[in-house]
Amino acid sequence: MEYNIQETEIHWQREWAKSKVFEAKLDSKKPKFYCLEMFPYPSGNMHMGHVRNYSIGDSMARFQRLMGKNVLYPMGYDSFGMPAENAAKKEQGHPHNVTHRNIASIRADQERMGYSYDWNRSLTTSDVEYYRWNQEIFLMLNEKGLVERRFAPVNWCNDCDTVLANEQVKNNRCWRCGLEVIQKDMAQWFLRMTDYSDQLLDELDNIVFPENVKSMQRNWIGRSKGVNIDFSIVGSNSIIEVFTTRPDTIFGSTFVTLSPEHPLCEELCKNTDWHEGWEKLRDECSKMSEFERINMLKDKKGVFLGRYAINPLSKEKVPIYAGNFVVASYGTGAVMAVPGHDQRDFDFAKKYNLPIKNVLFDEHAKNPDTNLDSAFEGYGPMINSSIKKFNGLKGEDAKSAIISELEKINSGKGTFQYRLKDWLLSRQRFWGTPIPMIHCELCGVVPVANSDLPIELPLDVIFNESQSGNPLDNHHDFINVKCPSCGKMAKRETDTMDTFYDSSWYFMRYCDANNTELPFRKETVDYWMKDGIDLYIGGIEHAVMHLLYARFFTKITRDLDMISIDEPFGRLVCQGMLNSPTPYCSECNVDYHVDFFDQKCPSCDILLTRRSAKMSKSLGNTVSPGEMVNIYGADTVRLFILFGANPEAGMDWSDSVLEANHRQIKSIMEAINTSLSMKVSANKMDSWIIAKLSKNRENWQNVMSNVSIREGVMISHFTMLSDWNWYRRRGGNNYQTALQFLEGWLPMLAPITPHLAEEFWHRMGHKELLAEFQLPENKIQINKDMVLEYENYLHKVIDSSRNVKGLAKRHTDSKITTMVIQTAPKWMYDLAREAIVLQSKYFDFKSKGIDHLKSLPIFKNEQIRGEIFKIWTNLTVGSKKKRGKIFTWSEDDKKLILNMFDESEFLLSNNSFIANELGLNLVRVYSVGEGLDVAGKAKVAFPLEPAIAFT
RNA sequence: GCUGGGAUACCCGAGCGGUCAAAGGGGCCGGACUUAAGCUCCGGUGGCAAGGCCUUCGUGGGUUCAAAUCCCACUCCCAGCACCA
Repeated sequence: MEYNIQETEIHWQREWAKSKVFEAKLDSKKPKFYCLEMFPYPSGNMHMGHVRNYSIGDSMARFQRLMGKNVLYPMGYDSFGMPAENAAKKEQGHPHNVTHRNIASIRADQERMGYSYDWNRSLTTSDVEYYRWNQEIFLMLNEKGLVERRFAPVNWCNDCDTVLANEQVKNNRCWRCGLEVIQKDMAQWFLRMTDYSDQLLDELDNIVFPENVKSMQRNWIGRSKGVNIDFSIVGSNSIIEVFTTRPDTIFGSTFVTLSPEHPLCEELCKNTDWHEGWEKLRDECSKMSEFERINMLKDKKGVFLGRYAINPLSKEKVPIYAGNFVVASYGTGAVMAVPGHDQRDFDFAKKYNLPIKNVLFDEHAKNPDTNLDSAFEGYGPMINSSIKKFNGLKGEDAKSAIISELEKINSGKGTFQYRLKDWLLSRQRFWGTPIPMIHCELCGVVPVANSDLPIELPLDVIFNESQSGNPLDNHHDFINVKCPSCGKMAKRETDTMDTFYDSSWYFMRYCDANNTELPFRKETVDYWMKDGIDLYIGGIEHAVMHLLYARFFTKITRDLDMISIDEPFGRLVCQGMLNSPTPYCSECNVDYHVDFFDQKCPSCDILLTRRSAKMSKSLGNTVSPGEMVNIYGADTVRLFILFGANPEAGMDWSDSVLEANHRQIKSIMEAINTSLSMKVSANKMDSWIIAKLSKNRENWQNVMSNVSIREGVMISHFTMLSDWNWYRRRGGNNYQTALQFLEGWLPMLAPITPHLAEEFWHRMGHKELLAEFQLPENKIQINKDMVLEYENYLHKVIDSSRNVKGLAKRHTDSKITTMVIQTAPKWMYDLAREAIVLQSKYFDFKSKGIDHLKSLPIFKNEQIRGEIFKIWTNLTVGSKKKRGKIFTWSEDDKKLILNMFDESEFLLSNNSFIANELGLNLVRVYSVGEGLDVAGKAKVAFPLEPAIAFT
């Protein structure tokens, strides 16, 4: 029967849309499943990475619908941000138009793939219907004291003309454009994320994230336990507060180092000869970019500030230095230097000839007495303490003893330090949510009144290439506004919000997307997000950006009593890279653009080989989803993507595999087609294929529930087909059975290849859509008549026959036409049953096996006593290399033996099939001793392993 | 340097104490079909005169009657962080 891929796929996509089957409705009686993909930035067409992301999500959404879950599966667009502004400049238009054009095109691509989104809930973050809630929530956060405006050094990107949050700076470069960032002092808006550091860190232990994501977030939050210690200054009332995680080394501190930017520096050396040196160091450090500074820091540098501090425990007087390696923004910006046990301090001490004291004993040192050539940074018992009672303490004990001593004398306090900083929220860009604040000369910074929301972005702005900065700054209607507090003319804030703010709560908005009164109803979000989003799929690149912000946002909205959820994401899956062949020079270790295939390396002139590299525009090794869908259809592309690798693994694009998958789809359709034109003729294989169906389905449900999609596909699209083919080969030809089989198989095909499944579901005569079908409980009873075990056995016999046939061929010149199968004699089955029964009672064969054998009646048969011994040993204890058969037989094998399975009878009834499979004229079967012992093979016969000979 | 994840046959990939020479797919080889190629179907794909034996799951040790699987050390790959005290 005809199957026009393009027409059929589009037809069912329309039917699904018409019937609104994917529109989710809150139903507290039904278990929910919230399936979500990280929403895209609409930059034009959908690329293969998107296809992978969404195909994973769609297969799970469709699977869970089949399982009877109330599935929420929405899609929307993260559409604020720089690229739209840049595009607007190029075409002298407005980002709003660029954005909506791009959304239309990516959405069309998504629809063509047949993804089962609830389009009714679609949202666009750059539309005022969405970003108005950003502003409303912002005011609530402000009310709560979580918003702060601070003058602080911030990361600035010259290309993007804006500040960046810490999380958006990678290797000192802008995450978007890659330009090196510089430091600027500016007044900026922050969200107090550090208030939540502990929660964000501790709850990582309880959520199902991939380990690498957890580890990255832990790293990023960077909590370290330590102590702030006060060093008083000789001849001054000021105090230097240092932070250390190693209080156990306090008696080894021989100097104190401040960061050059530390405010105490100037105070300490003012009007002294030391002032000039410090100033020089400070200027040198501040002038350099962070990148240069890090490089320079390999060479430690410092200046004496002319003053001394007092170690609060040892009371020793130690010099105070400013050092370029001390980071101003971490801890207190000051450290107690312990050159004996910190490599950085060690290097510094060597350079400036400062004393090095050994106060921890290195228990593993080879020569503890020799002079140190590096610091010992491990843990060891304290020695040489000026307060003797501490000597001998080690590790955590030592640390807490020192901390409590410091706390007792009021010179220190145990504390935690974090690497995490507050979230720098403001951006000097146009295309983002306006921050609802007003600057009044009289009243200062005043929040916009709730009733004046939303503050809309003006649409009457024309962008062009010559512009720089934020067009809002010059938009009179936008900036000039009355102060809500005093009524005088004031200026509106022109900074907009980081776009990560938009994506920090969009998943809550989806739950109640069309609410015009509220961002969302609490009860609605609580229903859909109970235990978090059930499956969240996206790229690893957001491990510490989006995923951390969204967790933070969930906690603050919870504390605003807007929801009752603690963590947004129940299970997170980060899909792997999509790679594709690329020209590669092994000599230079460089990938080249696909134009260079089979050419010579431009730099070293050797012939380029090829390897897999991440699909990227710059290498030109991308594959267009649209093109592939036009050739093969969406189902084939989906099958390829989902079968190519498990969601989290990287995968390689391969045209030949894609084609092979397309053939697989055609075979499936062919199989279904022929099955629909079968006759009603019963066959012993009918119960076999139905039993197989039941078993496969059980496995399939298990693996799919666990998002092991690749394994699932293997069952639904490969095993099921080969089982069906075996059924046909074994003479199955029953229309009734075929219908029953398809009734189970088509739903299994649907999550991965929904169009093909829907089409044949329809052709089977179903009136309702497969898309809204719920798979009934699996009620098929198997194993009553052991069909599976029989077929398994037959498979094995045919396999080993093929092997032996190969052997026989080599030993004979004449053509092989006949096979003789001799099954094991009855007494062997008796022994096997005896052994199996004993084994189930945990019988000790090693010590009691032989005695037991001797007590059996069969043992009286002296003629075969030797053979009985041998078989019993094979069955029970085995040999050095092989365990006894009763331990290697599967449960199915044992079941056959216990149920008096008659091998001869079974093989005989299938002899023509066996003959056919092996290309023989005749297959003779009998039990050992009941016929001629051809080729002397009788001796190898064993239960379930008949002797096989060819003539 | 620290943290996390890896290394399985020609390639991709499953397995994570015994039923493992190791699922499945790709590729390759052979057979059937066909006038032929393609498609499709069937079979093979570590070595060896082969129902057996030998060698193999990054390298080297160890535990065990038994190791791809558990333990220890090392090497290499990938990712994140990094003079963060």
